Amino acid sequence: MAKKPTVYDVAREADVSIATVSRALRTPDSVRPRTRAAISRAIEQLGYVPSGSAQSLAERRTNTIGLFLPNIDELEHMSNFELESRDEARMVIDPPESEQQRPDSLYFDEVLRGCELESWRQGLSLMVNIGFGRPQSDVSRLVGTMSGKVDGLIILARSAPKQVLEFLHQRMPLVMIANAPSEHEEEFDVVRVSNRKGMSALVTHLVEAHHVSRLAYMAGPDDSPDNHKRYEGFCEGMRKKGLNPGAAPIYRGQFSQQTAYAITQGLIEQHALPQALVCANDQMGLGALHALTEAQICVPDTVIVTGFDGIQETETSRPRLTTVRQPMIDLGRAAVSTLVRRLGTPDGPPLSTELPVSVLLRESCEGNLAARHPESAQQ
Amino acid sequence: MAKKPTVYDVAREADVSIATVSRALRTPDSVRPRTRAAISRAIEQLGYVPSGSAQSLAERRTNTIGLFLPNIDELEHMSNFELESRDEARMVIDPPESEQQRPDSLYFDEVLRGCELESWRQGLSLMVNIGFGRPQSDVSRLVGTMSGKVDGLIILARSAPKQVLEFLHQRMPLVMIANAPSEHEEEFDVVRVSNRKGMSALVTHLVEAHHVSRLAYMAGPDDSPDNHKRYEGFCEGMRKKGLNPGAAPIYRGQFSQQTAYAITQGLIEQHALPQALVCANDQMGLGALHALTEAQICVPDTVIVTGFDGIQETETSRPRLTTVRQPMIDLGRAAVSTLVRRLGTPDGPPLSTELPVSVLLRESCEGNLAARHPESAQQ
DNA sequence: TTGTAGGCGTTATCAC
DNA sequence: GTGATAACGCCTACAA
Repeated sequence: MAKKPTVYDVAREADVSIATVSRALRTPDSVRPRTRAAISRAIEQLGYVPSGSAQSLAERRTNTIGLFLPNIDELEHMSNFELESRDEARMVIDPPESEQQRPDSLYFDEVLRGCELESWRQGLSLMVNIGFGRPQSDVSRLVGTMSGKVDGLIILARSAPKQVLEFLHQRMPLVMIANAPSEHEEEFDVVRVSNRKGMSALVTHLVEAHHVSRLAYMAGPDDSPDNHKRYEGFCEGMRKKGLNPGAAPIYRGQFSQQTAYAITQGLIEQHALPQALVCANDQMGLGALHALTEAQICVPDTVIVTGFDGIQETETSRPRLTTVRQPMIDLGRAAVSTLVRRLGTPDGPPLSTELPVSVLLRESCEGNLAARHPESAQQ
Repeated sequence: MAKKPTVYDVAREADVSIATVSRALRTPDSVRPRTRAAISRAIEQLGYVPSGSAQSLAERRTNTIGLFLPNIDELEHMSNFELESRDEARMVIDPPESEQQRPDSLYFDEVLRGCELESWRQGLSLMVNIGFGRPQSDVSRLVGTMSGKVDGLIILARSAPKQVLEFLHQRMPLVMIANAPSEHEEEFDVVRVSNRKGMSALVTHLVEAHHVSRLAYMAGPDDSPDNHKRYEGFCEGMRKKGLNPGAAPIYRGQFSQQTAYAITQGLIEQHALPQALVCANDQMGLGALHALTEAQICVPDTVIVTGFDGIQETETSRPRLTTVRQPMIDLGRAAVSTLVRRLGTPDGPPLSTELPVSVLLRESCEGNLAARHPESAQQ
């Protein structure tokens, strides 16, 4: 790896001053074509690339934004890692998992892609950090590691403790991506998704198009704002159609397949199934689906099941799960847009954007779609 | 956002010189406790954070590494994005997809997490860039955007055209993450996974434990090195058990559920099913599974089906798909480790690491595992 | 133990 | 148009 050439090298090679080199790069029109050509040649020849650090220092900004993703449990219990080549494949008898795995991994991935896409379009670099399951003491290290290198931060809800957010917010612009409105609404710029409206639209559709009146809500954890908003939407949808949401039973599914599966089994045994089982997330929808399928109960003819989020598995389950898809990629893009806008006007009022969700009507509520759209019938 | 304080501000506040401030931060032991305390106080009070750019410039390194992920088609056809709040949920009748969606999205996600985890442990920042579906002209912009800001790069196979790799490689250390050995093996540092051994172990197991002799291979695209290596493993496994791999039929499944589904349907109609259908990836395994399940053909009693990769859906299919799991997180970690080592010894010979895979034996070949492991029977 | 001063590679403001 | 030259914020010999 040869030592990296600098402007000085280029200047010497092209027989001009460093100022001219810099100009040729940033404002090409302000330099005579002949000299410009000479400089280009020199750059090409030396393989010169400007030093980002020096540029950032001089420009007083890094043109880089930071993205915080939440940690996932899996990583916390990760052993130390040693570089070594082992030589065989391991054989593992792999019993059914009892634990829910990387539950919203896909979200992060899509948000990341959205952020990267938009960053790229804006000519910015993206620095990523997986938040804290890490000890609190690491906060300071984080600050040193990351916050000195970016112009602003995008933070997925729950990736960092509040105290850290506030510290960071003092130093630089900060955009939150929150599924549900947060208490920080007044404080930070926020991008979020309309959980309530999505669930409301879904429930309205169920009542309207499928004439169900006995609905049940399979809830997530009590402390989840998402769950709350979705329940609100559930109630709103029912009310809108003249039904009494108070009459609809609520089951506590903890956002996991397992609990939903167990609960649904219970309902089956007690012949207590509703006409539509509205789940607060996809995991639970899938769990319910499995229980019903195993019991040979027809979905959607006997019971309609719906989820929320739009994870990949809802596409591959049989029947495919009706769900409400969150526009994760757009969330990322919106966050970057917001941050860029904020960087332009550091002192404006908080920016808040709510993105619409898409209710995806599929077989778990509509019946055979392939038959209805023969041209797109696959599999 | 107040103007950011610098060492000078801290120095003045603590009534010392900037050199002492710097020392207090980097080599605390070399400064008297009293002064150190004063400096800490000043830092705290001013909310000082060192400028990453300035540090990098002075230290002559950024302590940042870059990660290139491959693009996914979805993003290429992405419309321009405008920040706006729309107010309703969209209702979409969502027919079965004909296109394979974000096929290996999960991999990238996990590799990313591995990279981030290890970067963090090493005190490095991670900058990510989603490679090129982008026009070739953007290469130059990429270089300006990213390569000036990092000490080295980690590149997932196929995220950038060869020409770009070579350009980048001239400027800085570069580690490839490749599933299969690549032609760059001699040139770059590489981290990869033992496709061949994994498949070989799987096939050996099938023959040994399940006494199958009529196997078939469902292949991926011809131009996929992964596919080749896996086929090699398939042959090796058969040979090892005294079977003639040449006798095993090969079907071209193109790595997609749809083609595998169609092919399997064909086999069913022609009563040409093998005893074990060994697929080159999970998507195809799942497609085959769907076709068989729909035809009421029992897996694994009548036909064994296996996949490769270990994507999430293999956990939720019924029966769950036996597969070979790639250690994606460790790939990421190994890549960072390798890069760090390389940064330490710029001129050593190419580093090459092969990580072992895990053969996950599940219901699609073993039958009822829950029955065999009652303690872990869930769902 | 602490301070002084030169350098890191750019950008940008002046003159020329 | 082009060329000196002073920032930019930090690190690190070298001196004291």
